[in-house]
Amino acid sequence: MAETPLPPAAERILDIAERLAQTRGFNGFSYADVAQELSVTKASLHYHFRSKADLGLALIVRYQSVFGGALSEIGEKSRSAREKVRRYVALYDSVMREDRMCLCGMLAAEYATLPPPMQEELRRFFDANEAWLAAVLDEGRRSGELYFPEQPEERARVFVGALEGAMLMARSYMDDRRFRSAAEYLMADLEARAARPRTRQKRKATVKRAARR
Amino acid sequence: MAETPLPPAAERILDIAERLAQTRGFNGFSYADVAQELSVTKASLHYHFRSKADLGLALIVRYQSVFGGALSEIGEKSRSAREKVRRYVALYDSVMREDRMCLCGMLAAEYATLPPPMQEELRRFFDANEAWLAAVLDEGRRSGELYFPEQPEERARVFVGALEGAMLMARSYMDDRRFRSAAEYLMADLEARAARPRTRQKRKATVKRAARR
DNA sequence: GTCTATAACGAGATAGAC
DNA sequence: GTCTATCTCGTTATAGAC
Repeated sequence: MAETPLPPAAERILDIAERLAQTRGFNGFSYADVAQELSVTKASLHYHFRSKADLGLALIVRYQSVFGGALSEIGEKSRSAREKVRRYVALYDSVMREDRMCLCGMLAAEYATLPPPMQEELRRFFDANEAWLAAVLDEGRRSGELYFPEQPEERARVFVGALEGAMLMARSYMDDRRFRSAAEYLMADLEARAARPRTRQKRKATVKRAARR
Repeated sequence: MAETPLPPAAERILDIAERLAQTRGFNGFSYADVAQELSVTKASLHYHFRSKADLGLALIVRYQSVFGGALSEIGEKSRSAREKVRRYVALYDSVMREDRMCLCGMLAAEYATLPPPMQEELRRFFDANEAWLAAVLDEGRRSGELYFPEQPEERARVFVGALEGAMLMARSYMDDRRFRSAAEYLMADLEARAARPRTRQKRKATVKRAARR
């Protein structure tokens, strides 16, 4: 999970670039923006990241690493599937509270304009993220804590998409209550013991091509 | 609902700009891109839209007008609230099938980088959109066709956010089945007659400041 | 209305000194 | 590693002829 550690200077660059990418999008900031905040020159940045495509790729890789670490921690510290889901949502909520969009949600919007290596890494992030959540949902359903009629993978995708969409909309109103009320709805629905009409079950399909590298 | 009609040349510019904005984002295309597709020069475009900010504003205004027209038509042709919701979702689905993102969902991602007039118009779009859906949801609940514990406005926001998020994610996989499975889940949940634990009710709050201009 | 030409600027990127 | 200086290109935008 841990990558080869980056030089501190590179980390500081990524910190700033990450925030800018999360608030303005990858196409919404420039080397000049990062350089100014760091009080260095653009040329210095190119020493650490030869191209903006390299910088962008490093952003996703690090984000995935940190996010994955947080998921592992949730797995260790939680004593129930419900708790895992709640902590998972809290992860997104903490991003919202910093007035940021999920990095990968933002990049998903810009997908068509991203360099192909970033596109691939982005899908890997979503695949890993949804796989983790699907496993939690499956576990929760087996233990009787969670209820849903779909395949865990399908429900996980819907869940992640809804969270990302709620973040997206909340940011236009600078109102993160919009995010939280959506999050509460999603969790309540998952925790509700209730008969529901069968959602049309896709027998297999799905998991199109879980990026396994 | 209908705006003063634009010259045909302006409409053609908007057609192309709209598709580019929906697929690449507002910051992801240039006058040069539009000019090339239309086989005219960039200078010609500036005759019709003095600045890119003007073009962007016109995009939202027209989108809202067309979308609003479609909602009116749904209102007239549908014989039940369920049918209205289904047609409403079909509206989004038709966008997906063209491999586009909802224009306003895309712009929401870029919100922080948009000229203020576009930001305002964007919120007006979402407000109108959610108000229409909330009214349909309310009607459906009164008639016993739909079931949900939240305020209609709140559920409408969650619903729209989830649709936008599903579109966002589906586009990274170029797989619009992802969108449809999310849409089916959302509708099924709305149509499910089921006891559910009370979601914490925001007494009033909400409707922060319905952009009324 | 559309063109040519160009201005004015900012973007990503490189060379080479320190 | 960071700097100065420079390059090249793409961007929005304008002036003025046709």
